[in-house]
Amino acid sequence: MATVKYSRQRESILSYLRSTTAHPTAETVFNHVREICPSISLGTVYRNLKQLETLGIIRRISCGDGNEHFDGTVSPHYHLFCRSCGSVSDINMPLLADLNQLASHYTEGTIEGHSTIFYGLCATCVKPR
Amino acid sequence: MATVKYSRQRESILSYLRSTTAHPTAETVFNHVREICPSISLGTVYRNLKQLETLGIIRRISCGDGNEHFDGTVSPHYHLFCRSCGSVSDINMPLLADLNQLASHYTEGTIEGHSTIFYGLCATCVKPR
DNA sequence: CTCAATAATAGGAATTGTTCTTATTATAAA
DNA sequence: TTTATAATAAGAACAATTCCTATTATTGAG
Repeated sequence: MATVKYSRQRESILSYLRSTTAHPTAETVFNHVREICPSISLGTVYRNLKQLETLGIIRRISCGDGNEHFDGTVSPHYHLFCRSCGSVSDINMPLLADLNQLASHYTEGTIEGHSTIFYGLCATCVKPR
Repeated sequence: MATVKYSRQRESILSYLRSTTAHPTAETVFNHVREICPSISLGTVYRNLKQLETLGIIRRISCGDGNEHFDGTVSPHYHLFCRSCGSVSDINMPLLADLNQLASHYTEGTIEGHSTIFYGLCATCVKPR
């Protein structure tokens, strides 16, 4: 049931996401993938982003500014959301000791993962102009 | 400039947020505050939620399901987002040592704060029915 | 190879969450 | 009081996302 069939559009989306560390929005993905697949529609981008996320192939980053960002890297790492320019950048910091396990001691629910986002100014915005 | 004037509507919104640990959405806030202010409009709820957030009186929680949740508690603490029922609950776990400071060693940007959300099943959804 | 089943698409309509606009009302300070 | 202006209700406008439908592409079987 529901076998996944190949599509050039999905491959382009994934390939673009894996080629950048900019954590683009759906709109940005659309604009880039358009250059390879000129006839792609925005609906196709949204559908595939959702599917790839569900399959665990990409990650969604919600930073509270009303824009969803996407990440082609699924291994856990940290992000910095810049309150000035709205960018999302990686922070290459070692992962903390198992937060999930620690948290599980403090709830009767089940912990399956977590996400940490830092807020502040990115390297570009913090520099004097 | 821009002095803040009292309004019964804002007070009701804040009072409701502080009375619950359910981390309601704007829509839910609207439905509850309606019982005290029957003529309140959804726009007023959104405007005040945004203002209270800007003033640092409440917090916004973005968990990636397309629904913004609000928290009348502003002191740092952890949340669990339930993938089954979509609820946001508190996890009363001691705060980790200063993550902000640690992260600042790994970026040229400025860290002002962070947010950690756990994902999994809440206590209610994990129990056998 | 050819064909049948069906997943995926493009394009646009529809939906949803949120913000904006405007005339009116409430607050607060002189 | 009076006056300046912040806040409101109501609904229009907007933007991000999902849904709909007829068509196209992929894939596995024969």
